[in-house]
Amino acid sequence: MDYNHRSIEQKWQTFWAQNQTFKTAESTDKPKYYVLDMFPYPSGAGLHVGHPLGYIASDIFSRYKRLKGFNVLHPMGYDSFGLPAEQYAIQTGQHPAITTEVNINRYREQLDNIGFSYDWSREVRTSNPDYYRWTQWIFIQLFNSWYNKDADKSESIDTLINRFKSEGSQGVSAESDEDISIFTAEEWNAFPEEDQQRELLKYRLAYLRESTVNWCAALGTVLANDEVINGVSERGGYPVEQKKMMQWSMRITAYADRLLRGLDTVDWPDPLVEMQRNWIGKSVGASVIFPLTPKGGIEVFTTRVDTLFGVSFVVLAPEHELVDALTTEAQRSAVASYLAKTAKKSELERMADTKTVSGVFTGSYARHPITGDDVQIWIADYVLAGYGTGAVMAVPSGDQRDYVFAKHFNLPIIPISDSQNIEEQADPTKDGRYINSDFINGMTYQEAVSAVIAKLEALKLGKAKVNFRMRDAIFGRQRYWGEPVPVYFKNGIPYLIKEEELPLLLPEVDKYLPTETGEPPLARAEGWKYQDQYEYELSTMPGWAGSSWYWFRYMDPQNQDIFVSKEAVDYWKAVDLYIGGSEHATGHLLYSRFWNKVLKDLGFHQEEEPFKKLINQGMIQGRSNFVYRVLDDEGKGTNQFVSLGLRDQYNTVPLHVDVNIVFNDVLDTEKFKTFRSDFADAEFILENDKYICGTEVEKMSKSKFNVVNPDDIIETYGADTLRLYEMFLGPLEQAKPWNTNGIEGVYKFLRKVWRLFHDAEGNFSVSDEEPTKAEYKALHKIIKKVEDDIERFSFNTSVSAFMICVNELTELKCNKRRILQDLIIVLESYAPHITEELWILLGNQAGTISYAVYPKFNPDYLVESEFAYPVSINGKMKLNLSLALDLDAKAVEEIVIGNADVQRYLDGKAVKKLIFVKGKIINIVV
RNA sequence: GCCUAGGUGGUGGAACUGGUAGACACGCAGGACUUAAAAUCCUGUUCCCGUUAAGGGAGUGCGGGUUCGAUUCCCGCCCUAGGUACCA
Repeated sequence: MDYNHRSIEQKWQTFWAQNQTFKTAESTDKPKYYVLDMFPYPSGAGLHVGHPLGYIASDIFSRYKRLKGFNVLHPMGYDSFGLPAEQYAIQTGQHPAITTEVNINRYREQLDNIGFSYDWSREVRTSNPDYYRWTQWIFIQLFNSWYNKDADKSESIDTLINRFKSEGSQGVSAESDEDISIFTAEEWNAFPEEDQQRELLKYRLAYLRESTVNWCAALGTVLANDEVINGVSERGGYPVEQKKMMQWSMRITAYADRLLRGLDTVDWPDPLVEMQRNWIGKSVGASVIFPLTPKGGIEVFTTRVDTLFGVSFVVLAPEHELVDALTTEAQRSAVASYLAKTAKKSELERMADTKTVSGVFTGSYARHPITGDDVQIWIADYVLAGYGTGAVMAVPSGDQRDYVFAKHFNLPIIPISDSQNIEEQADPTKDGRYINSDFINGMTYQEAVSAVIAKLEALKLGKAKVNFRMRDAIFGRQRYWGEPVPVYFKNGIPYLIKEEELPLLLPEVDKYLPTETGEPPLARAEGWKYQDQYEYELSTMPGWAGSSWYWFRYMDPQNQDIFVSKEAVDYWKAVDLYIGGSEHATGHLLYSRFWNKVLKDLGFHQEEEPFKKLINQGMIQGRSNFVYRVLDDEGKGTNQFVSLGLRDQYNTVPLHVDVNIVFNDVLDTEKFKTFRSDFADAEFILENDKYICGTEVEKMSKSKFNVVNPDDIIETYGADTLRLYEMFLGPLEQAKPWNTNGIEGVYKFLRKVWRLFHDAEGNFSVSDEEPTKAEYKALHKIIKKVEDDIERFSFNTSVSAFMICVNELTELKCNKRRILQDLIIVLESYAPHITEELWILLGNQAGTISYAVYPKFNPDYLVESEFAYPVSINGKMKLNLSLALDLDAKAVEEIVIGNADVQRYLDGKAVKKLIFVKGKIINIVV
């Protein structure tokens, strides 16, 4: 019988499902290993061949770990709340839950076709009430917590309340809003309940406050910073404006430092770690106050407090709160027109236009904190309201932007270092000694920083300060298809609904659009009131809420009492290997780390970091094919199409052609005639009797006719071929275009594997004879190679090694059971269906290959046979002198140390090092 | 601009700590089997010179350097991809 992937794969997928072969239990002596995929959003388009890349890699790793004796947790689920289902609902009126269900079933079918070893009994769906009940529960924990800086962790809000009751706000060191009040215990206890609640809100990790948000009118919702790309929405590309709104937020900035420190402890790709570092954006510097007359001052943040004596003016962002108060009558009209001008500029224009220098003098002066000299106060849009204090001290000699500004407006430029060169541009050097700098003249950089900070602190006009670029995360969305926030309002104060009242179910609405008055869709829910009288929160949670803790739920998916039991989380701890795309660097991966830390602080588990090791799989791009339509003299399309190589001789226009009717860039001209009705009478100008198509790498999309559905590949070649081929395509992390040019080779390989177990007539036939040394050598090479490759995630090189191995065994006509059985165990993780089939043909029990023992590598098989290369065993080098005979001893002039045998051969001379390549000595180091 | 990754045949890519560059696969060319096709197998395939050959030369983005030896390490430059951006 020939290799028939269709019957084999169908049979085993059914068997695995019926026998729950990959169901995972906690009760075992085996060490645990947790392999996680980033769960997909089930979109209407289904999976294309790019999606499974990371899933195949994680499945190979999971299966490999099982063979290595680990108890592997490898679950899958769906991130099923999200915008596309809602958009579809708006257009069609169909409930998003229905579309989502349909899409999930489609995804499941496609995933099953690939033969993954998921434990489906642990599936989670974020839009399922049994799941989002716990997302709401976690929100409650966040609302009930505050960050205690003294303990450097989050605590129950009760500890803060007790403290207020007994000692007032004195001595509390918390991550909080800026505008907290100062009060004694007596005052606190005398506060009305509502004032107490308002004050506590400034400390909670989940809090409500007025903030500037990215408002997208077209989508009718606010967006997080990472959902806005270049001033337009990531989804849909609609314009986004800044707007002040009352919003739920998450105090992620409280964890900024811990999020940063944690990055040193995880095994993640460098670019990803770097992205998160930049996103958090820690700057160490100082805050300095420039006093105003008669009272008050302008606070600025600087990373170069040592340049304080080079300050020649202060600049405020146009949105700065003091702008109005500081504008003098003489300057009022100039300032007003400048503000009007900048307000008109969109965020996008303001960022793009970094070359034009613009600004306006307020007419007012601040005092230099140390010298007391007058310092002009300017307004300019190169200062951002959202970063630092929205004001900067300008040091033109040390900062290029300040330099350009000073030159343009003819403001003084004061050199402050003896090694500065400021003829052409600012010079931020820290190397020299200070000049023109009062009491720090002659000091070095380090000395100056501490001296200036000490002086500012003594004057109470500044202090050392750490500033972060990261902002608190906006948590509310004015959408329907998300988790309801478990909050109701009484007298304008938010209160939590009780834990035992969860889940707070998403109410039914007649339409999924915002109301005419601009309220979120949930306002349409009739009679939806807490205890029939209190308004619920009408916004829902953002897309990242459900995905910020899902790895816990897989550990204990059915638990009705808690989001994850202590026993389960003590056993599985954290994710050992996480595979997914780098596009989640500053979103999901950051929020997940944040929630993980909060839940740790509150005592629900022990792990500071949720994902120990992380691998980014590269995106698979589409590879579009083009035909070239010949144009007539008037530039109109004819029915003639010219092959790629000859198109220069004609006037042509390229047209996308469906990649599914192109093979190895050769067009199937018959199928092309049926591709579009107007191509029915197409004529072709061929080269070498073929029509060659042009190619281009683009994003995979329906409109470009370059989408390849994994189901089609599986139908033709089988899931094992798809799995091997996706790995064979190149390094996992690398982005690469999909093409099927090499898939035949992989398919051929599997047929060769099949034939090793079958005789010329196609009958199953293996021998129980003792294998030869050459056969053992071929086997042990692959045992070692695959082990090494999988451990370093180099799956593509394994596939090549498999091909070499099978070619060798075919050459040797090897049909020895002892060799072949071990071979398929090694191959199992890559091609589970064919190996399972061969496993039972060898007389083993069905379903057991996944839990077989990975063969043990024995280096002797590689060494004894022919000394192909020097092999170090227990630190000693084995050499075969007969092979070293043709070395060129003339090159050796002086020999120092070396192997005794080699010494004897080389007339008693000794060498430092012999360089062998494939059995020959190619060089001697003396 | 800054940060990160990368640049190797006609193509995807290999070379894991410096050691015969181009494994493996695709494609292409030629051949075997077959009435024929499919399937399978064999041979060749970095480029240039050389009638086939023997043989020689060049070669891992460009220019230098370290080394007996560099795709690999160092310096400078060019290009590509991803991230980020008046972040004080």
